[in-house]
Amino acid sequence: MAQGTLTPEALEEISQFFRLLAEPTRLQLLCQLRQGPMDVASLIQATGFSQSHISRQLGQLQRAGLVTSERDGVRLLYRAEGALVDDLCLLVQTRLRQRLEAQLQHLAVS
Amino acid sequence: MAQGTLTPEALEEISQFFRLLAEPTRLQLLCQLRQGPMDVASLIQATGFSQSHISRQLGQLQRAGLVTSERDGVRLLYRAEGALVDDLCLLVQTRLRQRLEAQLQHLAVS
DNA sequence: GCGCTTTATGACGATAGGCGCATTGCGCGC
DNA sequence: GCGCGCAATGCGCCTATCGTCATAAAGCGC
Repeated sequence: MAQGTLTPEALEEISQFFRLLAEPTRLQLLCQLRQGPMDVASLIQATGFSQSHISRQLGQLQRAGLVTSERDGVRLLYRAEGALVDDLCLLVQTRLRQRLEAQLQHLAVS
Repeated sequence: MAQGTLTPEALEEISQFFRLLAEPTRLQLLCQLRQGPMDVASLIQATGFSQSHISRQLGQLQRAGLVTSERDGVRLLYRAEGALVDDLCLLVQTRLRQRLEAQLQHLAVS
């Protein structure tokens, strides 16, 4: 486990990172990009949000190093960087599932 | 890695979970509780926030199953549940460190 | 150069959530 | 029962962030 006490700065940074994943829009972008590089138009299409919104969210993800962009002629190709987000989502997903199963058990017993 | 595409509902739930960790106050509470059960007064002391704020945050964490409470006479003892948060924080922390080291490298080179 | 397409940014309204104050509820000792 | 201390909730303020529209910047073909 992590060391006994995290510094306030570390807490702030870690929570800031989690905040990136706390927005469905950004998480969806990351999930889409996990399946391979994509251009912005496709991402707009896939999410249904406005171009400006997508651009901002991609900007945040890029500043955090979670995605990188690369030019393909006029368009920009975005690509997910690293498997960290995958791992995190998997862990959380597993936990959510376990929790639901536990609730099921309790219902059956009661 | 997780399956190809997550449903919108799953995305919503996962991001909702991350939102719990996206607030320094809650993350701090979890980190404090990781070192052992604690009563509310100590948590208020440790964080410096108002009683009502702490109570609300603990409520959220409890509803999410991340902490449990248990009576000790008049007081309530809260305890962190499971190691998931630890694991998540460790992963993120490692990533943040790697990123900073990479930036250092780039500075040295340029 | 000019226009066209794609992306980024400025400005704005709307909403969510942090945070505290004051109050209510709740469990214990008397 | 009554009072007392701890925890939870109603209310309001305020800041941050979402999400859009409109506009500017940047890259390409002509």
